[in-house]
Amino acid sequence: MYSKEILKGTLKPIILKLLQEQNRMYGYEITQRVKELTEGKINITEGALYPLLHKLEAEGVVTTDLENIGKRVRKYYKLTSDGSTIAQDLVEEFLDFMVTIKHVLDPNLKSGYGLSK
Amino acid sequence: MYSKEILKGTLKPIILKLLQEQNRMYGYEITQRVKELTEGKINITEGALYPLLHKLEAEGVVTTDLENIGKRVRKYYKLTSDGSTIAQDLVEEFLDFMVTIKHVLDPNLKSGYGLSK
DNA sequence: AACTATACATAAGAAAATTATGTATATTTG
DNA sequence: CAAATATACATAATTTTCTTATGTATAGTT
Repeated sequence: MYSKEILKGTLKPIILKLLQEQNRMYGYEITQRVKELTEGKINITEGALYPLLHKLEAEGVVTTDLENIGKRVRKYYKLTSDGSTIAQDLVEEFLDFMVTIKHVLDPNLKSGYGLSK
Repeated sequence: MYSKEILKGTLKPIILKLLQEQNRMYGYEITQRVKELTEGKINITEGALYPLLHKLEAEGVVTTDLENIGKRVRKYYKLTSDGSTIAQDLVEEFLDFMVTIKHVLDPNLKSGYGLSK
């Protein structure tokens, strides 16, 4: 696990990226998928996840539908068509940002392809 | 310029990395250096920078000394030896984190060296 | 039967940034 | 040479985003 402050600002791109790929996901599923993909290095907390999902719904980025699993209810989220554009843009911006910040934190790797300079 | 929320959590690693390289820098210099290195894509705001520098000083990560430039005063910051270790660790952690999050946002680039899989 | 996992939700508080404002000197430009 | 911009610090109010804690309830495992 990383120190807390390092995760800041990454939750939204992560969620939108996963929804882009999977089309339809519920909250708990998102937490598990991220844990899988990062080998346990990133654990999304519920207190961060659910409020953000609610906000994204309020903003029209995602829509929800409920599904009954036995006596429990799952809330599935999927991107709206607006949300799809927003997701694409934000993920792109984030990846671009990571290249940019590498120029500061790791200036030897100019292009990301090694010793090309 | 990136959307505001994307910069979150990156300021501290940036500052510590620069201090690691330059040994001694003042606040305004840091903002300009980051602008240079990122071709204007990252602009550190003063309201974020100065309070963080003050906090780092209070924590013993950096020390300061004042220098008179004409009638103006510059406040130079440098890493303490503790700060040096902290800087190293945080920058490493951040770079590791970026690799991890790429597994989520850009799963085709497993290793960062292209089509190695 | 007790513990862990699944599945949602919210509330209080902390942390980190934005935005706005303030002060003052130095340099450039029209 | 006056005005605008750049240099250089600082802080306060507010917002955003996350942590930590708590709550409820069903399902599966030991």
